[in-house]
Amino acid sequence: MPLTLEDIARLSGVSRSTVSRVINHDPNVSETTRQKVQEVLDQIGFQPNLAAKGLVSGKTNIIGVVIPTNVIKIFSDPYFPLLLQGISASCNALGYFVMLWLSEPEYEHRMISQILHNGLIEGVIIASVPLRDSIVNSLVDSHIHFLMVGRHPLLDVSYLDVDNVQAARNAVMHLVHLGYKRIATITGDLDQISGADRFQGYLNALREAKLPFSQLLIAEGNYSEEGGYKAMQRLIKQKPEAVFIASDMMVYGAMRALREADLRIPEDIALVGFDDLSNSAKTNPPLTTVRQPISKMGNLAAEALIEMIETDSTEKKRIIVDTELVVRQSCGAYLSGAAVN
Amino acid sequence: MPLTLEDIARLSGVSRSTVSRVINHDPNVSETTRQKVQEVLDQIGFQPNLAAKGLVSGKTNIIGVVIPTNVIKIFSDPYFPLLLQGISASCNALGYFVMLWLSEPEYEHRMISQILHNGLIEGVIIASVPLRDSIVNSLVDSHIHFLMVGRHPLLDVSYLDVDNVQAARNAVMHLVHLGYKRIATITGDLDQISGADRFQGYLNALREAKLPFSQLLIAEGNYSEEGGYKAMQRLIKQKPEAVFIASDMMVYGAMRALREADLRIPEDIALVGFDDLSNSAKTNPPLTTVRQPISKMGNLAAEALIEMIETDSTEKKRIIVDTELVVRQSCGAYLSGAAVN
DNA sequence: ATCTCCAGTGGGAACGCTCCCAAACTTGCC
DNA sequence: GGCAAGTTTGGGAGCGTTCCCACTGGAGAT
Repeated sequence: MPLTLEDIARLSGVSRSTVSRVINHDPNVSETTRQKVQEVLDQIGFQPNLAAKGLVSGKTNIIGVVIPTNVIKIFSDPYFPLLLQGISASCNALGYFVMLWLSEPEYEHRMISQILHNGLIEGVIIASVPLRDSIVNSLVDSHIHFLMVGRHPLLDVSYLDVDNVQAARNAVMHLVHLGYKRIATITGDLDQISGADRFQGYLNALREAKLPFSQLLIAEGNYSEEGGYKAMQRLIKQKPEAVFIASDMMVYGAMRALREADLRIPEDIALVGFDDLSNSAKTNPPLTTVRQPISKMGNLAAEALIEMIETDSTEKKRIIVDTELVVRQSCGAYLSGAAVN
Repeated sequence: MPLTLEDIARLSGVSRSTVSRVINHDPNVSETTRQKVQEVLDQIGFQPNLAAKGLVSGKTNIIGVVIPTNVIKIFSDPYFPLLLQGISASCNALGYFVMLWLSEPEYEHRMISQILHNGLIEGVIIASVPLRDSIVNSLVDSHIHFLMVGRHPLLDVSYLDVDNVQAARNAVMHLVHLGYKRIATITGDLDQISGADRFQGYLNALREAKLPFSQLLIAEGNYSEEGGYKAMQRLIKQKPEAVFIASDMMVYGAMRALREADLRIPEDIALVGFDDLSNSAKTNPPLTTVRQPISKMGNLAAEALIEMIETDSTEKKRIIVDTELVVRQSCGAYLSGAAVN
């Protein structure tokens, strides 16, 4: 049977109010009283009842983390676990709790309603929202604190993101500088903002390098291993010299397709990926890829949301996290001889 | 501003108590009243305040899911996301919420205290606990409802598991029946119960087949891709004919080592894995492996825990989920010619 | 017609906390 | 020594539910 404030008060010879003040670091407590109470608190390992606290003050220290359905299908991608880990770690450090929703369409409506009205959730992090998902609109309307991981091009919301356009552009320019002319891409899910942005970066680089654009060199791969595999099978017929692939997971599939077709990387086709998952240093050959610090992004997202909650700020945050092109062997940068041209 | 029971009561011309009865499906409400109230409820999309409900009744419909630290390191293994997805799906369906802890040692003590005393958590699912972890002891002492995914050999607790010993034994016997004599194993983390159990299954099969046991044919691989890679590098020198590998993730690492050593699978070394991750059908060659229905296990775990909560049962559950050996090509079962001998 | 019984309903109390106001005690100054 | 002002403490009210008990009214038995 957990103890209450009243119990602690009796044990330390003060009132319920004073105990509450000590717990909440209210400065209006004399140092001697504070120490006396804190001692009892520590010894008992007292945890205030969150339901009671939440009921009266609205402060529960609980945030919601929402990952929409369509993404669950590609949960085999370590992106989400890593993000979750980052969020969880920062929440632990800051004394917050994580309530998780892997949203499924059939429950989505009820889920939103629960998040907004159950009186327990102080803020929401929502990751990888498809462009036309209505969840975001509901969140915007509700005025609950929330933060998207991945920007939203249409709505004025707080978000944390990498500059996907620029990062993709840089990756492709790296291929350009290595002398490749016929550069293809395997895109992510284009309904996903990140997918569309990385594709845009590819286009920007082609334009910048004055390389011709061809619809035939573009294959949509929906961010899955299987999608990368199939997309590469289609691309092979077009004989590209290099391919920019919008996620490492898709690269793994693409490599599988290339192995089956007996094509060498990078001699026959050079590859650049996106994510820098831990396995990407160990592929054969090691993968040149855009590193985004996924777990760190989880940290930052949680910290930003918690700051919004605690300052009750309505100002919209825009946090851009740096990426870095990690050059390994799949792009042909270290080919003996030189680049292709 | 969310509505309260009192508001609904006013809108439907009854009392707070009656609305509460309708919401909680209390039979002592006349059909006409019930319908009248339900209509208002549906139209508003009313969500009762969980904090208030939790405070007075202790019922919050929140369960905790705990995944201990050491496991987070191998979060790149899709096992945990899949399990989580299964748990989440069943909770959604049954109207429960999931509070997630990816526990880190530094916060572990506080975390347990929070789970047990914050008054919000009705039950806990805890996955992949290391043998000597103290969390489980705390949970046992606390009398909170909880269920382990993965049995605990020392404590009398509720759990859901596959029969790792038998499944591993069957996998190894499959290799035996194909005629292999010199069968090695790459174990998982032996501090993990599943790791120890699968290793025991390997030993049982050797004994049953009257094959000699050799310490040299055993390599510990700690469940990671990298661990599998290094373990296989060590094993190669022993020239085993076949290897039973305790997780598919480790198989991927092992395959990488074999590729680098220019050894063919299964002609030079036959492999059998454990998990049947979605990529395992697409390896080269496709992997023979023990299928465990991970997501389904998440479903069942959540459902079992919720049943324990709702019936307030103190009886310990033991749920064993069936596995199945999926025979593909890595074991050599379909080698042209026949088996090795 | 009266009484009993029970299904159906309403409202008070309580859950454990925070917030606010008032009380008590200190301190400093005339 | 007395008073104002400030500091510290205590306790009542209230958050939105559930639970319990009491009340109402209609059906059925006598």
